Amino acid sequence: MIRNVVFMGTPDFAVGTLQALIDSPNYQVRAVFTQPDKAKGRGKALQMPPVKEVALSEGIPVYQPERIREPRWVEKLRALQPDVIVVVAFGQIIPEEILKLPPGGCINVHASLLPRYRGAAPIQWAVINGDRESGVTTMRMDAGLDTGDMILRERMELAPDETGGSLFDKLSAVGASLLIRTLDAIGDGTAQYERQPQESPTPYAAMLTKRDGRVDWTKSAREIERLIRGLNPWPSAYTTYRGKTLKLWAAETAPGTGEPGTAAEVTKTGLKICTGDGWLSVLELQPEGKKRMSVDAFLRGYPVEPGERFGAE
RNA sequence: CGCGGGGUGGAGCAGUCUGGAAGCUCGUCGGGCUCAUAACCCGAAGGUCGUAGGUUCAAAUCCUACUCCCGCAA
Repeated sequence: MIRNVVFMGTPDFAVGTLQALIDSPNYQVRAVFTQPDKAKGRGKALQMPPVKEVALSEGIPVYQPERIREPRWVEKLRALQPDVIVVVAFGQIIPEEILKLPPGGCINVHASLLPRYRGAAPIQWAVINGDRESGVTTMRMDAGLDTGDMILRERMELAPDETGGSLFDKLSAVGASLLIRTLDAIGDGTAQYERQPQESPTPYAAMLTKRDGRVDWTKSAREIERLIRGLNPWPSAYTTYRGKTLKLWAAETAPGTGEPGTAAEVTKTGLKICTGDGWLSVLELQPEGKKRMSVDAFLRGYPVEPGERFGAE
């Protein structure tokens, strides 16, 4: 019987799962562990993780260890006597001591079809790589990184215009219901644990940084277009124009050749830029310090010359 | 007090340093031309220049406070 749950998670992706647990009559969230508040945004105001906000509004005790591995936190967890610990994008490595603590184990919700895309940013990488499908996997965590035995998986097709953000929302919702079903299965003893292959078919899905968004114009238009979608809304793909950052929010590919990074064709309503393979027709962008705008709006105030270079620094 | 850019007709921008008739590229509306067009021609409407106060004969422009938007950093 599974009833007492401790939840560990931090960003938006974890909120749906936490909420589902709270709303479920069968489970009791005894405590929430999340990352410490951090100075974020302009003016470096201290901001609490999304999961904490929800927990507080639900009156659930919140703990924010700098390092969960410290003995006092392990003791704290022991005292809470959880039947199971649910971990969703927590942001810290959980030591083996804790993994073995609850009878039901530590159950993780991962936003990919494991063993694909182990790591911190599986959603975006699936879009960037042009995958046709993705999904969510629940697993019983082991000492490795996203290598635990799989319990349930749910797959879903990617839309042609899928963005990191849109897939994020979908998988977040899928993850929430999948976790409840997983706990139900563990509780009534019907859960089946499937071992993962040792090797992942994909590179490790490393955490994204701003730097990943810089467009390499020698790549193909196809790849760049996928990068733009995958990194929308964060950290966003960007290039530079006349010395300033220019974010790219939406684009499509077009046939054509030319020196990569230069403006190929400029009309009143369209801007095509040469890449290593094909042209990239930019549809929506955002100059530094401005709001995002359609390409025709951009061209009214920023007259681009054919042949002008993007991404020159 | 983390660094920085910006708020000018419906959209995107210039003008601000060196105060002195509100401009550019579009859009909209009316008319014309064309087989046709993201085409072209003619005409028109539309702006308290973010807000409040100050300096001045005169403020979009200089000074002060406030407010909203955005980029970086974290």
